[in-house]
Amino acid sequence: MSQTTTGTDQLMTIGAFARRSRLSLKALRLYDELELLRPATVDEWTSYRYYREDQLERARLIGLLRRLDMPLERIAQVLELGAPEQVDEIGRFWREVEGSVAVKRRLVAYLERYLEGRGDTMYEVRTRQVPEQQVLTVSRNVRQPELQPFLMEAMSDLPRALEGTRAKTDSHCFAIYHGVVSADSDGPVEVCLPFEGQIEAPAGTRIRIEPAHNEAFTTITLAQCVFPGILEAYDAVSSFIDRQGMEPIGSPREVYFVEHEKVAENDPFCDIAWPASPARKGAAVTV
Amino acid sequence: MSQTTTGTDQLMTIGAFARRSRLSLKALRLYDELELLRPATVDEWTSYRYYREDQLERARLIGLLRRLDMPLERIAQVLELGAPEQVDEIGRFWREVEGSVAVKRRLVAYLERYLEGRGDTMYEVRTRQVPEQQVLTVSRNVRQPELQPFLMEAMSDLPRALEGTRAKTDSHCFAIYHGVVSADSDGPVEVCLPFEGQIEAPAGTRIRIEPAHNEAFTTITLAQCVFPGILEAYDAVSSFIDRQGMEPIGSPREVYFVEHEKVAENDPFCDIAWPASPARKGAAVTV
DNA sequence: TTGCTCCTCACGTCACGTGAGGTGGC
DNA sequence: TTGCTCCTCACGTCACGTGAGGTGGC
Repeated sequence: MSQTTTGTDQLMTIGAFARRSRLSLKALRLYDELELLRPATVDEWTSYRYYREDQLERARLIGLLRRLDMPLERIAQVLELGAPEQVDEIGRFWREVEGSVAVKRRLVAYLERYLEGRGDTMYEVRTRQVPEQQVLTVSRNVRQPELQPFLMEAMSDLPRALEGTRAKTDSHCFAIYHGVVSADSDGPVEVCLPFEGQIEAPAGTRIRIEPAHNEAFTTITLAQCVFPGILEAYDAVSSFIDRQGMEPIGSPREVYFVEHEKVAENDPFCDIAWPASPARKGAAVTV
Repeated sequence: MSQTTTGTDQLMTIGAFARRSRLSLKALRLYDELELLRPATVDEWTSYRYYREDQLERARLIGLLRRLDMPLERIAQVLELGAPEQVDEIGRFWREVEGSVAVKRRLVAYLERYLEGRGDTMYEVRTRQVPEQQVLTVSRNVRQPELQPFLMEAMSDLPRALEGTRAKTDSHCFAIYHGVVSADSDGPVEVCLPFEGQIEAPAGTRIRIEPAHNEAFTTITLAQCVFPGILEAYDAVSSFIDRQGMEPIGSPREVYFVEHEKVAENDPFCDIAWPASPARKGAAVTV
């Protein structure tokens, strides 16, 4: 009943294992607690952790994935996969990172233009009266990634819903942003199609009256319609409203007056519009 | 004594300012506390915060910089600069980000190769006896960015320090990594030059005896010497030590046997070496 | 009076770093 | 006995999010 050990199943203390895995003691204790990497043995009396050499591979992989800033939860998922799927999953994660870096890269370029050209008026903002309209609408809570698909879907569904009914439209869709749409805020967004005639609202849609209002708007190109440049157009409209002594009312909207497919990068593509009170009269003097 | 206000110096509540600046209430309160963006006025009795319209520009710039994940402290620095210097500073920050993304990109490529080729032996590891050596050394605590300059400096200074003395060397430098060198760990690193003869240690250097030892080592090319590939070489040496039933002793080292400038990407450039006890005899059986 | 907006704590998030205070084995 | 290593809390970091519990103005 003698029992001896070979080189490979020698146990290491946490300190030795930390040096050889390039992980900190604190990290190892955390990974133990999270069941991401449990020690081979834990002494019942002293609570000392002991690791086996063959656990180094897992430990080092965790360390490398953490260098990519992959969250521990996602690392746990990766570790459950076989090698080829691990490569896929790491690739997926990395493409997400590259995507967000690409967005930021555009933002840096935008900031440079913006800071160098401060004071330039790059957008012509005007006002217009919009009469009361009957609209067929679809609302949804969407975040940034799902926004584009939702808009496409809604803008093809709404006109189709009117086909073969007594309703008719000669108008185009617009989208009202009732809440902020971003990576962590989900709107809601309401796509509206103005129409005339009396019908029942098809499933998933609503019919309502969009009241008459005054709005400030600017027309932008397809190229300007992409983040982060589009924020600049919103800011331009918003500043215009202030400078005119008007008050913003309700939520901003985008009016798509041509189809996405039929427009070149630098052609007018949509209006950024914000309802507002009429210009205040008799803005007074500060004494 | 009548006092009225024009459109532009109207005060906004925190809610209105939040919507128009695309910042959250919580963020605005934090920026107030950190003095990054103080409200124009705070009501003495209710503690209500009121903002002016001309504060929107600053608020939006903060928001855009946060989208780049620029830390608030750094944003505060940027805000103190004039527009051209702001562009420079944002550029500097962004180059740092792109740099760290580039490192991670290499790490992803490495992980793919590693996971696909698991089991391949890509490094030939052997052992050698190193006799006792008298060494002239310089130590320093350096982090990743300062490592390369320090190595270059030390490897040109040490041989120069021996010129014109009775000491002579026919050896090359090696670096001992007494601690981890990374973005947040600073070694220390000790660069050593073996020599013969008796001299006084020049200022900033030490003379000591590096004891005789056995070491496991592998030779890598200049291309393999760059992160993250170099970790793989360390791991190979470390695994070899385990599999031989040896015990690692002391700290790993890099032996630079040719000059950096004189070597092509795929030529042998240095050894990764780790002192270790001799192979254990009579590794026994598990019953 | 009812909503809505504002306020100030206080705690949670994420992946650890950094002590404090104490034990265990050579 | 002295060092060294290990242990478990507990608190700090960073930039907020998310209530709880309460007040203020229309």
